[in-house]
Amino acid sequence: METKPPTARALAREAVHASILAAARSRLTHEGPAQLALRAVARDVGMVSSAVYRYFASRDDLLTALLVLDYDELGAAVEAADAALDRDDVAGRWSAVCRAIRTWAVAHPGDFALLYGSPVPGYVAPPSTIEPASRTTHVLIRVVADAWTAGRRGARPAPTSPPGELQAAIGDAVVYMREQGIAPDLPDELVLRVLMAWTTVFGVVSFELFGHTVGAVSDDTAYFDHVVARLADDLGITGPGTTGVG
Amino acid sequence: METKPPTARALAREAVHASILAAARSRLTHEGPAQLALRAVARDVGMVSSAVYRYFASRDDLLTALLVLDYDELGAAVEAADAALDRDDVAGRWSAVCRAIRTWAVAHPGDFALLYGSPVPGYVAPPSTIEPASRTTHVLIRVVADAWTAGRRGARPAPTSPPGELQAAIGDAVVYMREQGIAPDLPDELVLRVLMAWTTVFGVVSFELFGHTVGAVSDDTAYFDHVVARLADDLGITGPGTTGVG
DNA sequence: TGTACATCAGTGAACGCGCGTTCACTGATGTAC
DNA sequence: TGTACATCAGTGAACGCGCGTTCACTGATGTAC
Repeated sequence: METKPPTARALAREAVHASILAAARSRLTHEGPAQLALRAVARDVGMVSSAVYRYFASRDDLLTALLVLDYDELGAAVEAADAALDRDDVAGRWSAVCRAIRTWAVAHPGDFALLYGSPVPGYVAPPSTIEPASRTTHVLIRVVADAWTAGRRGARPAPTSPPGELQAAIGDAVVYMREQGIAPDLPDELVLRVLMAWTTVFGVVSFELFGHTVGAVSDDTAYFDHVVARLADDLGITGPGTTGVG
Repeated sequence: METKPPTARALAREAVHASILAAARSRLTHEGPAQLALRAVARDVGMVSSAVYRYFASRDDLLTALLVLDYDELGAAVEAADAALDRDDVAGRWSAVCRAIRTWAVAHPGDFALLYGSPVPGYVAPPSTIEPASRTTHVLIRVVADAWTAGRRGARPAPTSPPGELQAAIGDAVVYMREQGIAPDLPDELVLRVLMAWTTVFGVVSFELFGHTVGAVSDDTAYFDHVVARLADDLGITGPGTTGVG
């Protein structure tokens, strides 16, 4: 009984904090992050605008909280999609993870635009957003690394560059992965391909949500799935795991 | 001598029109399209805000003019990059065209964000922007189609789907290409791959300009070139043309 | 070439609006004795 | 359990700001005769 129960005040504070964020998020659906007005959010919650300052020091602080919340929500959805499948089923995991990204984005277009659209002019995301932002990427890398470790490289990707040549381009990623202990021995060529695939997945979702696929893509869901399958090919991720007992 | 010389008024009008657009563009570098203020633009040009209404009926009209201007400028840059090379050198054309996209984007980040970033809330681009927007895509398709026509398919892309299966996903693109007479006989698999590559190219540029490659990519130019080379591979575009006389 | 009228680019004041942030205040909740 | 004081969530007025758009006006430019 060392943990004191939270006071009514503390509970209320947490509830209001959450409802401010919720109101801000729902505004994001119809207006961009740069237009997000603290006064309007306060109005939605039913407070006077100055009361919001008891919870967020400034409009920028509110934006940062939204950024962290959204990155974490997306990251959690992606991690859950990955965790639901057998570790050996790398192909299944790959498509589940990619689909989770798109599903979240389609369900939360405003939040997606906040995370992956044009940066908010004059706002600089603080370092505290970096960790939540990397959760999704970690999952993508891990799936590819597992596929590679399991020996399912397939014919591709054949190294197109001589060893070491990619270091100048993607050295930061290699260093980061080694530091974090994520697939430290993944070949450079595959690291490059993961970065490409990561970009393509978010690129396809951006194009869909930002209206660039009108007139070209007739079924966004089907198109996305085809793209994900091609990416799996390019990454050397082959059919469902049949590795037996090992 | 049927063509009358333009009057001083007409000349002045054109000059002012252009300088308003130029001022608006330069503002885009430091603020988003949604923040773009007609009054601020007028101030930059040295006019009173109401004078701008002699040139643009509203703020939205100014945005539309910017959109068309930028799409056309990017399209022209890409077309020029393509036209500078021998038709047979499909690999050279591919990388030149992709580089032209990135070069323009890096030189005009604000304009790139206008075209390919989050949509401006409440603004709907009118149909007059569609044609300029498609110029860049046309060039990409044409290069791939030329590579295919020249018989440089390489081993890839092997059709991953049975014939016709992609129709549901990318039927609109196929119909559009047939209507426009752009490579009407390009296999569906290759059409899908062109759409993917298009998305990846713009995705890589977006990630670079919007700050998502920090900590992963150490040299954006080198990384971009590697990506473009992989895309050429995936599209079956092989080395410089050696087709001889034919 | 000269005059009378029409066109139209640019002015300046005004409209009603919403914004972020501050500040002194009130009243309810929490804490120490 | 009861009282005295401290904390702190929320209020409401105020600040100074910039925005898009309208409107009656002026004076220069263009046109018809």
